[in-house]
Parts: sequence; structure tokens; C-alpha cells
Amino acid sequence: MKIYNTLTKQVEQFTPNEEGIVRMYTCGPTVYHYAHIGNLRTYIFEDILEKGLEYLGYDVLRVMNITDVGHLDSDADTGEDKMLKGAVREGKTVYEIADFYTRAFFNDAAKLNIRKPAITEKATDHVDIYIKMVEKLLEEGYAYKANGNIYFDVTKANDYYKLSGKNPDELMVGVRDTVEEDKSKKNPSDFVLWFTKSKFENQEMKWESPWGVGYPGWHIECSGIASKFLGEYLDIHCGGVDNAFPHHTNEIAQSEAYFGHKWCNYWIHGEHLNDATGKMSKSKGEFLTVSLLEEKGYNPLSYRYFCLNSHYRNQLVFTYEALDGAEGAYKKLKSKIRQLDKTPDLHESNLDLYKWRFKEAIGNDLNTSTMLTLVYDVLKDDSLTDFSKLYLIADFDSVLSLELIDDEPSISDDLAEMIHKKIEERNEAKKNKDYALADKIRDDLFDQGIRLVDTKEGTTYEIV
RNA sequence: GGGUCCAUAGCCAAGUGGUAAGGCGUGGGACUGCAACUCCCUGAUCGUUGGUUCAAAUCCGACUGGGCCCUCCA
Repeated sequence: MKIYNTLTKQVEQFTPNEEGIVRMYTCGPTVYHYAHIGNLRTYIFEDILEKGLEYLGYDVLRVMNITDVGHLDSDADTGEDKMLKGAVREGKTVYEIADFYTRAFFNDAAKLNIRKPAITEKATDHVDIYIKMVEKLLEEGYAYKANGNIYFDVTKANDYYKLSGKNPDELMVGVRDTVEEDKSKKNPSDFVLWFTKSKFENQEMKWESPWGVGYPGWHIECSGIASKFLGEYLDIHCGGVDNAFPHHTNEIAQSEAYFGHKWCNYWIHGEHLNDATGKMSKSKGEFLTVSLLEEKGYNPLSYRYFCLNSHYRNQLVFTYEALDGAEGAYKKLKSKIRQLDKTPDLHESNLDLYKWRFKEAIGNDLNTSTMLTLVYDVLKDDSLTDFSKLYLIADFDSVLSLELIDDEPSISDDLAEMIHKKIEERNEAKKNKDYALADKIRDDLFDQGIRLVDTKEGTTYEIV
């Protein structure tokens, strides 16, 4: 498999540390509000990556964190603590907020057929490991105490800027003027490992530490949880592009300082979903959630299809027009598959060829667009029996997760009988050339989600 | 200011040196009482401009236009 590595800025051959096993860490959500569909795009990409690796025969050990420790609000960057802000907004404790939005996140993810990682861990459950790491970093001189907080000294890190490609002299530190700089830091880029001085009132989440009561810095959570559950060598670390700097840069610095060796070989970042004006955010424009799409009548999986038709490293602009297109295509595709004859009749010819091509698409830097094209190619291939087509599409769907093959929508006997009666009535009306009545019957049924299909052999129906 | 990514038909997009996959939409046709469904047909020389090469959408340079990052946003 070939995949783009942010660390080397090129597509490279993927080779895990241990043959056949992939240790993969993915940054999870900050649970202070609902996730918008842009956030979810990254999780769709990670889901495809995990399932794609499995399709290629790897055992994937995947860990994801839940960031339930407070962080600065960044959408508006008013310097408010996000968790606290959520709590104040809803009159709940920060723990209640975190719990509520964690459930909401997995709920939304499930609607998009994003499989929940085998191991998902809350940041607040692992303060012990953060403290252990910070202690060692202090002992070894990578970190220092200043103004009550523990900072990581970036000049001690080995090639601190290797992931981001940034030049320390050119960084516009504190480019957001609302962010307060702690003047006691040795270097402007030094980041916090442990806070004992909270800038926020009512900081609810606090823990004892050798340096006083406080809470962990953002970056140490991921390093801590990753090492606790995956050991000291990672194969893949994922996240949204915005995390490359500073979050992942800092993770590398602290983890490699802590372990004393290279930590993770492949850094893979998903691009953003933008709206017409640029990056989507929770405080700007329409707050697009999965629930909102559902309210507007969209199938969440149409959004998944929309994402898969694009590439994870391309920015994608969301418009309803584009989503309409995706939904139309998705429905049509499912409808075509539904018409396939399910009579068992498997022909081995070409099966392996298609599977091989599918693997090639996965191995081509996760080319989901080509994966979808293969579904269409299979449908059009006259040398395949319907049953073979269904077999291949089901096989591909283990990665795509678009529910391409679903059972016939079952309807009650009463409803079936009602429909048959209506069809009879319509036939009668047609015979009498009462087309107004015939069309009304047809339209009424359609409004109930039942589409009459007229064929030479008579009229049948479809649930739409 | 620095970094980074991107630029293929109305839209999404494949293409990784040998003369442009696929999907949606549009238009036309078949089917139909009219439709829906389905089926058939239908479009681009690849942002601009130099260069490398027998050959470039594909490699290199410049330019133009966008997005993102630069201290806690996926």
C-alpha cells in the first residue's frame, strides 16, 4: 500500500513496524458541542483507512481519544475554555457536557457508518500517564517550570519543525491577538505540558500533581493515551490537517523526547470540508450537523458517498447542490443493485481481477473515487452473473460501508394489500380512460414513498 | 511575512511520460395515455506561460487564482 506521509511530504510505501499489524492512533473529538459534518469528514477518511488496511489483510489496532479536558475556544478564539463555555451555555457540569456530546458524537458517526474504534479513551481517565511523562521530561531536561506551569523546551527537541516545515524565525507567534503569551517561557514556541495556573474561573477539572493542583496540556493527552494502549512505536497517526501544527508537532517532540527514539512513522492528515467562504466552523455560517441533514430529508449515507467520491487530501466544498447530486447518485446506485438477481450463481472468472483492482485503489493513497468507480464497473460487466456482482459489491462494501446491499424494505401485509388494491383501482381507471383518477392514485402513493413501476407485464411497486 | 496544499467539461472526479475513466446534471431518443423507473446517445486538449523530451494533463521554472496553517479548530 502506498500512502501520503506528511512527515516526508510524499506518497510512500507503507510498511508497519510489525509484519501484518498496524498500530494506528487517531485524534478524537473535543466534546463540547455537536460535531459538524466537516469534523466528521476526517472520521470517514480514518474509517476508510482502517477498513482498507483490513481489506489488505492487516490487523489494525486502533485507538482514539476523547478530549474531555477543557481547551481554549478556537472558533472565535475569545480565550474562553470550550468545555466551560459549553457548560455555562447549558447549565450543566463540564462532565455532563462531555458525556452528552461524546454520545452525540458516536451517534452521528454511526449514522455515517463510521465504526467506533475498538479502543476509545477519555483524556480525563489517564492523568496518571501524563504526570509520569511530564516527570520524566523534567528529569531529562526537556521540560522546565515557569510561572507555575510546566513547559516543553522546543529547542531541546530533535528537529522540532520537521512535520510542519515551518521556520522558527518566520512564525508569527501569537498571531491571534486574543491569545495571551506567557512571558516567562524560554522560547515563544514552548508549549504547556501541565497547567497549575488556570486562566479560567471555575475550572472544574483538576488533579493533584507533583507541581500542584492543575490539569494537563492538550498535546500530552494524545501522546499519553497512544503510548499507554499502543506501546512506544506507532505506525500511523491521523487527524485533520489543522492538527499537523502545532498539535502533532508537539506530540512528536514530547513523545520522542520521552521515548528517546523515533515514535511514529506515518502521519496522515485529512483535508477539510469547506463552505463557499472557506473553512467550516461552528461559529460561522450554518452549523451543519448530521441531524440537520436528516431534518432536511437527506440520508446521512449520501454525505458519506459525497465524501468518498472525493479524495481525503483534497479540500471539498460543501453545497446543497453538490449534496443533492451525491444523494441522487447514491439512490440510483442502490436501486440498480437492488434489481440484481439474487439466485446463487457464482462464477469465479474475473472475481480476483476486480478484487485486485480494488486493492490497488486502496493502495493508491486511498483512492476512494476509484473504489466507487469499480462498483460501477462491476455493474456494467456482462461477463459477470448478477450473483457474482452482488458478491463483489458486498465485498467492496466492507470498506465503503455504504449499505450498497440491503434487504428488500419489508412492508406489512396490510400495506401490501392496500397497495394492490390501489393498483387495481388505477388499472380500472386507466381502462375507463379516467387518467385524472389514475394519476391521483399514483401521486398519492408516491407521496407515501411508494413508486408504481409500470412494465409490460403489469404494474409493480418500489419503496423509495 | 513564512510555510503548505490545490487548479482536468455545469458539478464531483480518475489519470503518476505515450494522444483524456467513472458518476451527477444537461440535451436528444426508446418505453408510457402522460409520466416515473429503466435503457441508448450526448460534452473537455487538462488555469496561463516558458522549458525538458521523439512524446506532457502528467517532469522542471515563472506567473495567475484559490484554500489552509503559523499555540491549543477535524
